[in-house]
Parts: sequence; C-alpha cells; structure tokens
Amino acid sequence: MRKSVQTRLNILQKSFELIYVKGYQSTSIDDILSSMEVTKGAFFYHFKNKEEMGLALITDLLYPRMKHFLIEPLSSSADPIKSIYQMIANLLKDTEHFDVKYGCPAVNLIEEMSPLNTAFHKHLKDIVGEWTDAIEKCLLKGKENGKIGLMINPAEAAAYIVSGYAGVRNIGKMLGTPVYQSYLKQFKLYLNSLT
Amino acid sequence: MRKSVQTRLNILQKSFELIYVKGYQSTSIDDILSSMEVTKGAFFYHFKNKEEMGLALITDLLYPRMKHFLIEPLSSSADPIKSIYQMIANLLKDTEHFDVKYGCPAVNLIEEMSPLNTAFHKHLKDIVGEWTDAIEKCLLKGKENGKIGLMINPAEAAAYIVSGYAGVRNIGKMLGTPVYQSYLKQFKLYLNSLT
DNA sequence: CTCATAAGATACTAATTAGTATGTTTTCAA
DNA sequence: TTGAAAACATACTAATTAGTATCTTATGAG
Repeated sequence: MRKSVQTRLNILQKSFELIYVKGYQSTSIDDILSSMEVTKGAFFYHFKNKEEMGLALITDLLYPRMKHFLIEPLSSSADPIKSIYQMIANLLKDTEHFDVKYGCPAVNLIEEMSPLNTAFHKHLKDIVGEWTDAIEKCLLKGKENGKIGLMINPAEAAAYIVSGYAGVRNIGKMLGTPVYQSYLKQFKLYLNSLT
Repeated sequence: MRKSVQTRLNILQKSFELIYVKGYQSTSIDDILSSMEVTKGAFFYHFKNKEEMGLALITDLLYPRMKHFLIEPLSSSADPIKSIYQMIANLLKDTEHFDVKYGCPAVNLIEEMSPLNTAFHKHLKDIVGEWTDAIEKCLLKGKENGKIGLMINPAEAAAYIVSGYAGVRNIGKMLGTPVYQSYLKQFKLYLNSLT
C-alpha cells in the first residue's frame, strides 16, 4: 500500500507536466503512459477515467500549491500592498514551476476546461474564489490598520488583481518576460493608488 | 467563382463559432462539416489542412474585427483615457460576439495554440502587437496634448491594459459578468491615475 | 507461510481523427 | 454551345483515442 500511492502520484505529476505544455484535451493517456514507466492497467486502476485524473490533478496538486504560494503569504501580512505585490512578483519570477511560454497551469485549465466541463468548472472556481477571498481579506485588514484607503472596495480590487495576473500569463505567452516587467511596474502604480 | 467564396467564408464562420466554444484542437473537421451543409471535399478544396483553415480564421475573421473594434476607436481619439475605457467597456458589453462563459476568441486561441504551433504564435503575436501599439500611440498622443502625465510610460501601460483585458476574459469564465463590473471600476481608477 | 486482494500488465475494441483518392457536378470563357 | 478547369461529393484509410477484458504479479494481514 506504499508503492501504489507513489505510482498514483507519479502519474499525476507526469500528467501535470504534459498537460501544462499541451493542454488537457490534447494530452492523451497514451502520451502520459509512454512518457513514463507505467502501463494502462495501472492508470485505470488508480483513476476510473481521464476526467477523474484531471480533477485529482486539481485537488491533489494545484490546490495545495495554491494554498502555499497564494494564500499563506497573505494571511500573515502587515502591509497588504507589499505582500500582494511580492506574491505576484514571486509568482512571475518562479521559473521552477512556470515557463513564460506555457503560462500558468491553473489559468490554462480555466481557459480550456471551464466552459467545457462542469466538474472542472466547479473545482477551478473554488481555487479562484479562495484566492480572490484571501486578497480581499488582506485588503480589508489593510483598511482597518490604515494601510488601505477607506474608499477602496476590497472585493472589486481583488477581482481586478486576479484578472491582471491571469492576463499577464496569457499575454506573456506571446510577448515573453518583458511583459511581466511592464505589468509589474504598472501593477505597483495601481497598488499604490489603493493607499 | 462567386458561390465558392461564400462557401469558404461559411466554413470559416462556422469553424469560428465552434472553436470559440470548444477550442481549436477539440473541434474536429467532422464536427464542423456535420454542423453545416458542406462536405469534406469542399473543406479540403478550400484549405489544404486544418492548420491552414485555423490560420485563415485569424487573418480573415479575427484580424479585421480587431482592426474595427480595437484599433479604429483609438486612432481618432482626443481623450485617451475616455477612449481606452470605452473601448474595453464596449468589448465587455458586446454580447453579440462574446459570451462570458466562453471568453474572448483571440485570448482563447493565444492560450491554447500559441505555445503549440509557431504559425499560430506568429499570427496571434501580430494581433496582440498591433493592439498594444495602438494603445501605446494613443497614450503617447495624450502625453503630447496634456491628457496623460509626463512620467507615464505608454508602452508599459499598454502592456498592462492588454493583460488586464485578457485576464478578465479568463476569470469571467469562472465568475461571470460580476467580475466584468468589478474589473471595469478598478480599471477606471487605474486609468485616472495616468493623468 | 499463505492466500485473498491490491496493484499492475497485456492485448484487445469501437469510435473518432485528419487526410486522400477518386468520383461527379457546376461554372464560365472562348 | 462546349469543354476544361473549378468546385464539390463520396467513400475510403491509417493513425490515434479512451476505455475494457482478462490476465499476472506483488503485498501484507492472519
């Protein structure tokens, strides 16, 4: 019962890699299997079909990463503007999990799968929702301790910030890292206007 | 030689519709054909393969629309902030060409095809590039006639604006039209900070 | 140890895919 | 009017797809 957990994880991780590059629909199960030492029998033992694997990908890999990289940095924040900027800047700097060319796995999945599959839609909506809420709460706390202007609407601002991130991951696919830099500079201007 | 031009256009338009909803890769040629009164012979008479059709889709449909809806409104602009805001607001209001659930056809194609196919990448890069340039020039003209602050970097701002639009189309797929409203309000705040 | 079940391997299937080969019809210039 | 090319139709193919049926092997509780 030990090894099997590992093979399941291996399948998920390899799938994650391939789907990140090629997209969910055009990454075939055979693609995944032939890229690693696992057979179809193992795959369909662990997942009843491709969709279940795709959803497991979201809950078992994407969600925990989201918590770690996008929620935690905000929860213990004294200065919302600094924290939020740093969170986004760190995301865009992270070349271990991301490649400009391929954008952001979560954003990609939203783009591709959200309109096509209600289960994907639900799972991804939860992720986006949690992130947006975390930003909103962070800004709200900022209003309380005077770091954020009283006329600022935290929910609106959070939606705007999340949108901006998703967008720069998209445009980055076309124009490369320079857009990241431009975006970050203007993003800082925007954030400062929230004081 | 008259009718054939129309069938070619019909194929492109129907393809555009289906690809907008399902994505390029998972819209099969058979899907397209069975959704209209055209046979495989006609399809492959007009396009040597699926890729050529996809690229024609960009140059013959997407590009002209981009010119009309995204470039023209800016070229004759006296007040950049007003024009740019109106352009984006009108885009997000347009329910004839767009559906929140399915986002923006161009953004979708970028997300899906840009990393996968160099020809798609090039075509889409041109579109994004032209739009960004148009916004940049509009802001530059604004600097000259005093509508835009002298310390503003038009190229940076343009990249930021385009990113924001792409992003809200993505997040809109998840959270629906309310994000459009939030986004527009904060976008206006940002634009006003450019004076 | 041992055997029931978990975990994985192998070989298939039916459907779908892009694309082709080859046919028929339509158009329009001479 | 006519005939050559343009425009389209039909019937195929080979590859790929998700998924299944049926095996074999590994594991760990008793």
